[in-house]
Amino acid sequence: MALESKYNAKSVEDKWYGYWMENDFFHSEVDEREPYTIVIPPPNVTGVLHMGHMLNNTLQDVLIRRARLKGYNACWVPGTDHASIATEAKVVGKLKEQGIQKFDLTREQFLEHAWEWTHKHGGIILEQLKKLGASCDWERTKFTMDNDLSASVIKVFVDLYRKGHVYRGYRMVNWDPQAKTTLSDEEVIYEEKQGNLYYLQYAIEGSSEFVTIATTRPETIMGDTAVCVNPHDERYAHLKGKRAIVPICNRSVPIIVDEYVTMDFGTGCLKVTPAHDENDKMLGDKYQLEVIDIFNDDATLNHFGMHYEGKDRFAVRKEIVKELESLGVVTKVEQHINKVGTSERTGAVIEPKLSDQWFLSMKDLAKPALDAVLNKEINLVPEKFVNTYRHWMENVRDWNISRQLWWGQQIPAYYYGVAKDDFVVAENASEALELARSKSGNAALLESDLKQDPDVLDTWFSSWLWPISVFNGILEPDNKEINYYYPTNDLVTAPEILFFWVARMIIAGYEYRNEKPFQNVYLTGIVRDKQRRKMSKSLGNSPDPIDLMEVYGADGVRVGMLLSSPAGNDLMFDEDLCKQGSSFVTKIWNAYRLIDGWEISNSVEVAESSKIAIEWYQHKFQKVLSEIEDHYGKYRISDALMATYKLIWDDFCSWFLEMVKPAYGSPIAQSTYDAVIAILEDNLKLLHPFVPFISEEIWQQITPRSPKEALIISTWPVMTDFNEQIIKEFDFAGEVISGIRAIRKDKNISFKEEISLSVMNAEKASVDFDVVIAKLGNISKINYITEKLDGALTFRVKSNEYFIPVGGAIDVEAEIATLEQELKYTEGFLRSVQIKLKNERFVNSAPEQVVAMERQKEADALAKIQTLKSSLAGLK
RNA sequence: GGGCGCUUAGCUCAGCUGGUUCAGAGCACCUCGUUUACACCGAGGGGGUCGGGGGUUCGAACCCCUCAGCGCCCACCA
Repeated sequence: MALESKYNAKSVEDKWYGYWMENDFFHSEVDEREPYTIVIPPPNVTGVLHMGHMLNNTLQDVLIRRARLKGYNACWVPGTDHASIATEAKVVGKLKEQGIQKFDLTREQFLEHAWEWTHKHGGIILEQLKKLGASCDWERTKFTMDNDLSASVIKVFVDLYRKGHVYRGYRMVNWDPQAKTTLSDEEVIYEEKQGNLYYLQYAIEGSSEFVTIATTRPETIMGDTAVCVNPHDERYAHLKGKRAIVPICNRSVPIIVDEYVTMDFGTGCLKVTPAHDENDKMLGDKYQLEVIDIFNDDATLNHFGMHYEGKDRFAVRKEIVKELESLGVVTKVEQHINKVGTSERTGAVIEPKLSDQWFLSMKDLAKPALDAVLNKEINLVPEKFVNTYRHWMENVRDWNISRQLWWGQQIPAYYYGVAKDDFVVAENASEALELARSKSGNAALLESDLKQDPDVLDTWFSSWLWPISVFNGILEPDNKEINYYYPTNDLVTAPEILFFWVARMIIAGYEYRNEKPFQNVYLTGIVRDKQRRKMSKSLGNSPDPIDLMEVYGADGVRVGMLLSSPAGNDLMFDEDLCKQGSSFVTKIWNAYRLIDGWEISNSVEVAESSKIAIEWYQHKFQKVLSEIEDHYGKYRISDALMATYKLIWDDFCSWFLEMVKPAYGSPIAQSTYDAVIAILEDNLKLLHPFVPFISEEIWQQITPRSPKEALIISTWPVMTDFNEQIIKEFDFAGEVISGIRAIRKDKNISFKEEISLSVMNAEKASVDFDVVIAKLGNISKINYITEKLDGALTFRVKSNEYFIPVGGAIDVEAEIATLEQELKYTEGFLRSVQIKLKNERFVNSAPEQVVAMERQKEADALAKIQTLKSSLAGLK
């Protein structure tokens, strides 16, 4: 049956993905083979596939498919993350549309809604990954709130608490007033915003004097509990020990002195608001200042805000400035750019806020994780991220792990009294009760007397266990799966989450397995558009990967993504690359159509050109294979793809197939055909990680195969030695063919017209490429001559001179001009080489091979000049 | 403010510790071509004083200094 002339990506992709699934090829079980493991960076459970995922997961699939072909027990664990704040925000938003406020619901009711949402939207993204061909072991799909994973999180929390790494502290934290929760430092993004610096006069108590402070946040003045100047600032020396009056609320506050204040910023005089600024808090602690929190949880002002109570902080900023102006205390307003912290998830401006939170002390935990990267037990690719990593780990700060949310693992701390320390930490309520009874000395305590901490844990507090918990390595630390699959091999993720996730996984790995979680971390770039803008939903500049796959096919989009994505460099995505990808797929298809269309015969003799072609291609294939292996070894996936691309397109299609192609209407010898198929099969193996679908399709078209013989589980080509000489000689033959084609083109000689070729004083190559030259140049006969041929067009390759006799007159003038130009160029080249060689210092200090190479160049140039000169002499 | 990185053809990038290739690739571009897989093609071609300046060296895209531009990460200057 004839092949379809047009490749139908859609149906082929669905067919083979289904086939792979049916035959369980993605599934891995512990066995005697060496494992190769990747855990997916779990996307948000309710997320949809974007270009970043597309890049990321294509890379993982390439790695896992190649490992599978190389005979490893390849296991790619998929799953999703509950993304506590992001998901909760979505659920809250959805409820709001229905007119329901979160706090109208009980915790249980809310969680029901959240689970419903999760079940409805969760898994969409995993289905999308299947479209791109991701060969994940779907039977192992995990979710960070699966029972066992949540239990792992709780166990770890309790354990870290008992080891003294987790503590409860009253500290300045990042408050997201929209989500009404704290955030870790990593979840805060600083943005430069144009704001104002307001200069405000505070009266000096018991005098008619004023002192002027500068602030960007006039709305916080009701929280002021001091004014501070630098002790060396002579301007304010006389104010020491006096008090100032805060306008509007007319509070009397002390004027304190501290080195912290910069004299040349603003007025050199600072208002101190310990409740709403970390540095002010530091001053407050140092000088025992009163702490006045003026905000509600949603960043509206509370009763301390007096007549501004209930109004939002930004509205108050505008209004209070007006009031202050009317009081005549605003002396100046200047433009000022300041860094404003915003929430990574909600975008709300962060409010520094003092509160009781749970923290993980990081310093001790971080140490082994830092060393592992510095001594290359774990490789970061590209290496430049090692510096960034070190800097962060050396300055790591304690991690705020509690969130005032409901969606997540509830903190297993149980309060039994009103005092600060009246709590216990335990894995479950009954254990907690026991502990509480003994800690309080009150044996009459009941379970109903215990109140569990309402907060949940930061999402990353579950994801940091991912490489361990997906194999149940926390609850059962000695199970055979974790012992087999862990440590995993490669992690492919975005540099943005190097600290959020990667660093913390390494920390958890050493703490809970005493071993690294992965060998290599491949950090991808950020996908940007042509204008270098980050692709984002809000900009609307991100194409939907699913749409792209509809148009270009999954294979095409995979190639498109990988064509320009060196590790760690941002990727300027351009849809044209997908077009290039799908062209490549079509090219492969057409090459197969050609082969498939040949008539095979047992009685026909093997063409000499085919023998040579097969021998040459085997060497060339090996050479490229060694390059490809080298690229993979360095995680240069796009280079590995490009090497494969050129091997297939140029060497296989343009050269090899043209050489073995039988004459029109003639059959091909059976043995030649078999060799071509063997070569094609090796090509398909190299192609498979990049274009899994079409490679499997052709593999299965070649001959009927049993499931055991599927390409996806076949074997990667074995590297062998290759003969560089043959490859070089073929390149030479290629140049001769190009010379012939150039003359044909120049003189308008149709390719159909057979011509003859003579070569003067040529040395025979070790492989006789003449038949190839004859076939691809449509040459009737190649003559070896010792005298130059008159009435012929000429060209030169190295020092060989070639003649093509043509009917009709030769444009002697043009020939002379060409030759003279070539001569001039070669002489110039010779001169530069000779200057080098005459330089004693060069000859003495340069390595031997370099000098030898220069001498070779000199000899070649001299020979070529000789040839050119004699040709010119003949023409003149 | 501190740290890291980048600047090579129109575009996206290679170019490993200075010397096999008088600077490479893919795409784009130009010319020609319906040769029996493929115009998602074939053949051929143009295009770069390697960001500017200085230095070290027999020799520099590569090392050093400096200037300019860009990007990223970290950081409590109101």
